[in-house]
Amino acid sequence: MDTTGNSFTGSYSYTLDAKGRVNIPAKMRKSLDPASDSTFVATRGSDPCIILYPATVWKQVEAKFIALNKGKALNRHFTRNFVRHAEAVQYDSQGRVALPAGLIEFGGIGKNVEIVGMIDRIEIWDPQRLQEMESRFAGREDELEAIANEIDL
Amino acid sequence: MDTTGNSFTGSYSYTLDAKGRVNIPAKMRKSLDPASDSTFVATRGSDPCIILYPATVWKQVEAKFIALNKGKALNRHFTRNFVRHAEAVQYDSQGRVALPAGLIEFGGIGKNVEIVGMIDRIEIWDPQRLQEMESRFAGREDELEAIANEIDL
DNA sequence: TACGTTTGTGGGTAGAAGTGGGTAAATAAC
DNA sequence: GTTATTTACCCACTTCTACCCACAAACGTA
Repeated sequence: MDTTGNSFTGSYSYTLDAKGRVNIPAKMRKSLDPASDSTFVATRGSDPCIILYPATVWKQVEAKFIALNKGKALNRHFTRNFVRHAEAVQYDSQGRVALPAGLIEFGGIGKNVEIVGMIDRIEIWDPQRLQEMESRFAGREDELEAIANEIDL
Repeated sequence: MDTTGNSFTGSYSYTLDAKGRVNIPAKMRKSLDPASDSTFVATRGSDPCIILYPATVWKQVEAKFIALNKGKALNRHFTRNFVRHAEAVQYDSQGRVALPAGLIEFGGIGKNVEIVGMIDRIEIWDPQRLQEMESRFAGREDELEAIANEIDL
């Protein structure tokens, strides 16, 4: 999907402050394409976390929804349920974004967060949930190896 | 996979210093393509070691992950589990990279390291682990010969 | 063999990054 | 229109990282 040049990697353990702000790691800020103008669109992940799409990547996500036939009720529902939780956030001069309260709640986020690079997007996790997520896939290493084989990694 | 011109060979016994830095051997630095700008992406190997991909090679690795359909949970997990341990590192004017603490731990690295050229990537091993790894494949020389046959070496 | 250059190792510190908080400005509520 | 609440902007401090220096050992050349 991505042709915007973003390249987010790594995992950072930061804190959510009393004002609902979290720091975007400096390396990720440097990775963000200039056209996004320090701006992400924050929304719910398909997994129980918050996703930050760079503004430029979000344009591509939007295009996919636009291309969905909205005459079908299920498509409208899918679109509505994805887009209504989305909100643009811009990081300030200290590199922090203020996360919408609804997303903080959806992500089950307390004081500690794990910020995970996913190449063309960023995920913000409650550390405990991330660990549970990893545990859920334990025992499926052969399936993971099949994917590694498939993409010749 | 690689068409970036990198060509890392050899094995070097160096040290990891108190600040978590390790020297990239001079010959390997000379082998690194200029477009990588002295930068690798360090991440977990499939084997218990650290891998350094040249930045240019990492772009190709990324492209494979981007091409994976992220609508599937298993693909998301696969991507997350690979990419969240990855981090760009740039060697300084003395040729050293600072390795992320998480990777040092994953690789079981103490004071001594073995730096191994793997053509388009570099592996950083705890010497004892590398030895154990070699021992694991002892006795399978006929299988190795079959591979040599297959690629007409 | 002698000497100059390059390489690997150890360490100090200036500058960058993350965290916590105050308040002016903008927005919402009455 | 006024008041209350929220958001955006700014500051200060602590910790971590990037940059620089020095030196010994190894290597290459005359």
